[in-house]
Amino acid sequence: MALNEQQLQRRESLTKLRALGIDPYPPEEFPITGTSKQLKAQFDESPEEHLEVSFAGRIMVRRIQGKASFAVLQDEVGRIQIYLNRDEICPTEDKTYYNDVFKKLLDIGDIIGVKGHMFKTQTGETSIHVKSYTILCKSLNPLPMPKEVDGKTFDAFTDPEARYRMRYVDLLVNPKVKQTFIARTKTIRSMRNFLENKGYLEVETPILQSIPGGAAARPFITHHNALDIPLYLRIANELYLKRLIVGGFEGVFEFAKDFRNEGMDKTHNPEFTQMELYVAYKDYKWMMNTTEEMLRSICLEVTGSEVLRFGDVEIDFSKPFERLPIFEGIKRYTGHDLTGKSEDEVRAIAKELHVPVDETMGLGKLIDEIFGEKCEHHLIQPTFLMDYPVEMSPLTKKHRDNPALTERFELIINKKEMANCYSELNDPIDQRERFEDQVKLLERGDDEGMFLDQDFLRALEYGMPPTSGIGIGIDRLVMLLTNNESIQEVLFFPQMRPEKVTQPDSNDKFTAIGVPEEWVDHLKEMGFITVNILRKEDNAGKLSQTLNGYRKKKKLEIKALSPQDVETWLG
RNA sequence: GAUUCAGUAGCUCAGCUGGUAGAGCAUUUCCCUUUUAAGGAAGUGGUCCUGGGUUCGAGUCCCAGCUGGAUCACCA
Repeated sequence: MALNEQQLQRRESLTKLRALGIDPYPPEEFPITGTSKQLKAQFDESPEEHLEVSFAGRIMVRRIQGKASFAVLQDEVGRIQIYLNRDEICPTEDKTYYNDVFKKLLDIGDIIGVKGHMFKTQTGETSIHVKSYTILCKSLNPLPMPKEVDGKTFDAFTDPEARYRMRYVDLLVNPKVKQTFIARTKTIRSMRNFLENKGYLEVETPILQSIPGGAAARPFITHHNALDIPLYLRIANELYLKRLIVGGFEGVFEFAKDFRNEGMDKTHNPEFTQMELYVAYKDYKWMMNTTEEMLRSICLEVTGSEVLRFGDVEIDFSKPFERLPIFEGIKRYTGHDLTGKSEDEVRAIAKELHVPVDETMGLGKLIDEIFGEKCEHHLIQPTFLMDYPVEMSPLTKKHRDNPALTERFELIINKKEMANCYSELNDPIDQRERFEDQVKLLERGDDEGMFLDQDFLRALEYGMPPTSGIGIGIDRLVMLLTNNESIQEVLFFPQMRPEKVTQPDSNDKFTAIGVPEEWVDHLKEMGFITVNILRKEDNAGKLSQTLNGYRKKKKLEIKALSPQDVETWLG
C-alpha cells in the first residue's frame, strides 16, 4: 500500500521523536490512579480536595491555544479533557517537550500517559491539569474524525466494509459499537448464570467431528494429517450433548461456535454461536416454560426492562409467550385447516394461496412453505410455534396425540427464528429408521440430509432418559437485545471476502532493473512495492523529481537521481 | 447464485446534457495562556475501484471485472 501524506508525516514524527531520545513504544508499565469515569466522579464528589492523578488514554481531540493546550483522552470507558501549559510542562528554558513534541510530533490517535491534578475549567468541565506526560504509543494511521454535537453525530465512520474489516477503528470512534459488544457479553453471562443456578453443567464437546450431525446443513470439511481422515467443523453439538445425557448427566449445556457452509446474509454468518441445553426427564412443554423464564430475565438484566424496543416495534417479554400449533397458525392467517389433509390436498391449498411450490416437496416442506409465506411475518411478539410435521424433524419424538406431528417448537420473535426445541427422540430403533431415511436423501443427492452416526445410535441403545433439548441462536438474540438488524453488527469480526494484498517484490528485482540498492527501501516506502507498480510511471522526469523531493524532505544521505537514471529503470 | 445500488482527498460527501477535480473536518506553516460543533490566516493533499471501449475530450456514456450494501434464492 502506498503511504499517503499523513502517514508519511507520522513516520517522520516517529523518527524525530527517536532523534530526541524519546522511545515512542516504551516497555515500562504506566500505572494509573483510575479510569476517566472514576477520576471525574472522584473529583466531582469533593472538588475542594487536591486530587493528584495519573491517567492514560488515546488522544481524540486536540485544541492548541499557543502556550496552553487542551486535548481529550479516551480510555475504555469514556473520555476526559486534559489541560497543558507550556511553562508547567517545560519548567526550564528548554521548551521542546511542549513546542515540538506535544504540538508537532503528537497526533490524534497517539496514546499518552499523563500525571497532574484534577480541576474544573472556566466552562465547568472536569479536567486533568497536566504536569508531565509520557508517550506510550505513536499511531501511524490517522483516525476517522466523527463529530458529536448535542448527541447528534456528523461525519460518522459509516462505511460498512471499512467498519467490519477494521473493527478496531470502528470500536475507537463509534461508542455505540462498544456498547453492543458489552451487551453481547452480558447476554451470555446472564444466560450462563441462569443455567448454572438451575444446576446444569456447562460442558465442551468436539468442534472437529468425523461425522457432522445434529442438524441439516452443509459442513466445512478439513483433513487430519496424522489420522489421514476427513474431519468436519461441527454444524451442531446436539448428538454429543445427548451422549452425555446417556452417560448420566441430567442437565448439560454448551455455548457452541457452529459452522455451516451456506450463504451469508443479514441473519447468517458461516460461523455463529448457539447455546444448546439438554435436560433429562423433561419435555418440550417444560422447555417452553424454562425458555420463557430465561429470556424474560435476560432481557431485564441486559436492557433493564422486560419490554424491548426494536426498530419501530415493541417486543414484550413480560407477558406469557403465545403457544401456537403450526396448523392453528395456518388456519388463523389463511383460513385453511390442514389437519389430516393429504400431501396432494395441501399442495392444492398452497397453489390456491399462491405459495410457490413444486412436485418434489413433501408434506412437511409444503406446510413449512405455507407457514413461511403466509404466517411467519405476523409473529412479532415471542411465540412458540409448535407441533411440526414429522418429516422435517428426524431427531424429535412423535407427538403424544398425533403421530403425524412431532413434539417440537421454534421460538419466533420479530419474524425470526430464535430457538429450536424438541422432546428428544430416545427410541433407538425409531432413530435408526429416521437416520436411514436421511441417508436415502443423501443418496438422492440432497446435501441437506443427515449422516448416519453409528456411535450415537449405540449410545441411544444403552438408553437415554426422556430429554428435552433446545438450541438458542445467540447472535440473533443479541441482535434483538441491541436493536441491530444485521448479524455483522453483533460479531466482532464478521466473515468478509479477503482483501487483495499486493506482495512487495524482493529487493533483487529492483536492483535487477538498475535501481541503486540504497534507493530500494525508500521506493517501497513511497508505495512502489513492486517493479510493475514502478513501471506504471511513464514520465521519468516527473518520477525522478518525486523521488528527489522525497530524498530532500527526508534528508537522505544518498545520491540524487537524474531523469536518465530513472529512464533506464522503466525499460 | 440472481437482481439492484454504490465505490471521488485520511474521514463524511458534492460534482448538471461529457469540457482543466470541489467542500467541511483531518493534515502542514504562522499567530493565540481556560478551549470545547476546533479561534484567526495561508497552504499541501486525488491511479475519481480496476481494465477495456466510444469520443477531439470520460469522474460523468458503454462493456467486463473487483469490493461492499440492499432485496430475492438457499439456510432442520
